[in-house]
Amino acid sequence: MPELPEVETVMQGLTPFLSNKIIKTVRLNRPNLRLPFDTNMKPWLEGRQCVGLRRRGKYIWMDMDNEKTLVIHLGMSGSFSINPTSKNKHDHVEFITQDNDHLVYNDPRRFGMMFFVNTGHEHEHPSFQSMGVEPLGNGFNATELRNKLKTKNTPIKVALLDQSVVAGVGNIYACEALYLAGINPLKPAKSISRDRLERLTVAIKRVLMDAIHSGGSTLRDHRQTDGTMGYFQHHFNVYDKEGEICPQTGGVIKRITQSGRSTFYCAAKQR
DNA sequence: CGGGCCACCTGGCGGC
DNA sequence: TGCCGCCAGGTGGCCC
Repeated sequence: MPELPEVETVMQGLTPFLSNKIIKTVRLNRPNLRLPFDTNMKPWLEGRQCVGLRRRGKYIWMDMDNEKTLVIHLGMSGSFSINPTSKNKHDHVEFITQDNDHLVYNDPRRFGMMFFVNTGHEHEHPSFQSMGVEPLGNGFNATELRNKLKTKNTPIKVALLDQSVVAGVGNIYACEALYLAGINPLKPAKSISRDRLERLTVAIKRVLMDAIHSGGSTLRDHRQTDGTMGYFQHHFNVYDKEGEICPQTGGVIKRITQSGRSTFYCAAKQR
């Protein structure tokens, strides 16, 4: 699930439990997720203080006081629970803090990742060196997007999933933003007018912000119940709505496949 | 380099 | 009830 808004929500949820806290113990319940854990993972974290959390695209950066930054990616099915009351299948990593809080990473499909970069050198890592701008930052606007798309023949929906175009947009929010902007997902990226790219940047910012706000409230609710973060319900206009009626046009929401991924859209609204 | 395809994994769901 | 195929919010390697 986790796209930018979910990752942001998870980071915000972890921050009060990790920021400026010493990590007492790290438990690794298996040798790897998608990648093997660094052989220094425990020594680089245990007994060290976390000095803060950051987010870049769909990645969480956990800065330690030893110039090491633990990079966390949730993959498709990763989530964190805070002080869960029971052990669960696929609990792969556990951080125990000075306050005895247990932060448990669960990931059934194990597409997630945890690896280290040297703090201050994050951008040298292959995962980040070609990553596009943050869509909620100042650098994201129609001019920037146009520069990234002006040579791309690929459909705009596929281009939005390219993390070097813009960081953190995934399958749900690409569909939702194109719906809001009224752009057909099949349209070649470079053929989209300046005005429509302007609308698209506004739509991307809006769907991401709305989801973060919605996730924030859900996170507070969840913390009162099972402490799980990383999955929250949100209202979508088109995603997973194949066959339903578009409230704006009365048209039927279609599902197509692009680059092996489902795209949902209203052909009447999105031209 | 750009773009398409596939693998990586487990689990849920619908059809038979 | 059980089996089977298909699908899932991501990334990256390999191919042309």
